[in-house]
Order: sequence, then C-alpha cells, then structure tokens
Amino acid sequence: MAVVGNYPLPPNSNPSPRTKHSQERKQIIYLLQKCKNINQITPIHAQIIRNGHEQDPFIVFELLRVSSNCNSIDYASKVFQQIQNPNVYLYTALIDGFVKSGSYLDGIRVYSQMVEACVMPDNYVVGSVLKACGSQLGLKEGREIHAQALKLSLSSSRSVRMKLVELYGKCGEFEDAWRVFDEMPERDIVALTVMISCYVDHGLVEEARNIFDGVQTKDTVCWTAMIDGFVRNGEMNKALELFRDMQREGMRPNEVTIVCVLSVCSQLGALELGRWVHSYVGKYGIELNHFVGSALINMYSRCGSIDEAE
DNA sequence: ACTTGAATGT
Repeated sequence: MAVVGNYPLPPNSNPSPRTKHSQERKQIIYLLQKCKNINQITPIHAQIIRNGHEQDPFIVFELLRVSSNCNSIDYASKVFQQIQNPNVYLYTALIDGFVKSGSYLDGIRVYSQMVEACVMPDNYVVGSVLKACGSQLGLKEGREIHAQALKLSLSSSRSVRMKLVELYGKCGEFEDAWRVFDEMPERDIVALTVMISCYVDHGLVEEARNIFDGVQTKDTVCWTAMIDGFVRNGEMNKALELFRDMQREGMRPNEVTIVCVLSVCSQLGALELGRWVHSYVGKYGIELNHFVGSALINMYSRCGSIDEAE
C-alpha cells in the first residue's frame, strides 16, 4: 500500500534566488529603519557583509541614511568608501548626511568626486549640493552648479529652485534670488519665508517686513520667521505685537513660535509674560520638546525664578 | 529608493 501520497507542492516551496534575495533585502531594510543608534546598526551591517549584500545599492542606501540620521556620518562615510561604483542615490545620501552634520565642504567635495566619476547628476543630488553651497556661503561653486543644472535641464524642479533662492539669499545676492523666484511657476510661500530670513540675516529687517506684508496667506512658519526676525534684531515689542497679530488672524503658534517668544521674555526679564507663554504648552498640540524645555528653563532662570526652572 | 521644502539665543 502507498504510504507516501503524491501531493502537490505548496506554493513558494522552492523560491527562485531572485525572490529570496528580494525578501532578504526587504527584511534588512526593515531592520535598518528601526535603528535608533549606531550600536544597533553595526550588528546588522555585519550580517549584511556575511550575507554578501555589501554592494546592494538599495541596502547600502538605507545603511547610509540611517547612519547619518544616528549622527554617525563618519560611519556612513566609511561604508560609502567600500562601494565599487556608487550610483547617484548613494552619492545623494552621503551628501545629505554631510549637510545634516554641518560638514558642508565635505558635501561639496563628494559632489565633485561624483562629477569626476562621470556619474550623471539628477535634480535631487543637485538640490543636496546646492543646500551645502548655500549653508557654506559657497557662492562660486553654487553659481557653477547652477549653470551646469541649466545645461542638464535640472533647474526646473521645485527643490532645485528653492535651494537656489536660499543660496543666493544667504549670500546676499538678492537680485539673483528674486530672478530665480520669478521663474517659479507660483508665488511660493516657502521661498518667500526663506527670503524673509535671508534679509534678516543681512540686517535688512525693514525689507523683510515688506516681503512679509506682501504675503497674502501667511502660515505659521511665515509668521514665526518674521517674529524671529524682530527678535534677532532686538525689536522685542514688534515681535510681541506680531505674536498677538497672528493669533488675532486665527493662526496658531507652534513649538518654534513659542521658543522665539520665550526668548523675548528672557531678554526682557518678563516673568509674568513668560508664565503666560508657558501656558501655551499643551494647547494647540504644542509639545514640551527639547527646544521648548530648554527655552522655558532659560526663561525662568533669567527671570530670577530658579524654582520654576525645575 | 529621496525632496511638501521654510522658521528654534545667550
């Protein structure tokens, strides 16, 4: 008698190597994305090498991003150096990492290496390196990359235009900044907010105010940028006036707004005002995050109420 | 596989 039946094979009992690889990749990427610090990354990295995924661009992309996000740009940089022919995504991830850690020159250097390796830039990597140029006041490099982007037809993307506005604005080249702005398809509130901050950076608060007044529908970030502009210029009363105006117009402050206004209270030594601003925490979804917390401690200690600084 | 962006003093 037959003791072994002729059963049909269950589905996926013999997956192709391609499918198996793809599942492993998904699994590794999932594990990487959960990492909160470098100590969680290294064992996964070791496993990646053991399993021969060291050159898999999707996995390496995730490894670079998560390392950068865990403040381990040096680690990301070492990982990158092991890659044989990095593609434009990997270059972008590394440049973003350097920008995030404040190493703008390194970001520009990596872009230059990419160009030397004849890897074709796309609008994402151009946006990343322009961000580095703007933060570094690298006007010369920024202009060259702008010209190159025009030749490659990469200058029409929103992010590239935004970063060009930021580059020229930070460098005080306002004519060029407005020229890029005027080529944008719409009056972009984000770009206008950037311009407000750039004028303030250059001590041109009146000009910033004129731009601000010309914005039809101001959002919280735009209001906050202008409030911060007055704070940085020492015009505390104008900052407070704007804080009232924004709420009169039905706009809610957020954590950043509160940090700015608490800074006003600190500098004025206005304890009662500070307590009132403190009462915003918990309302409107305003959280007691790290920034708000230290602004509160600072305000109370500078206003002479050490016990409330707790 | 990324980019709906921008703003955080003492």
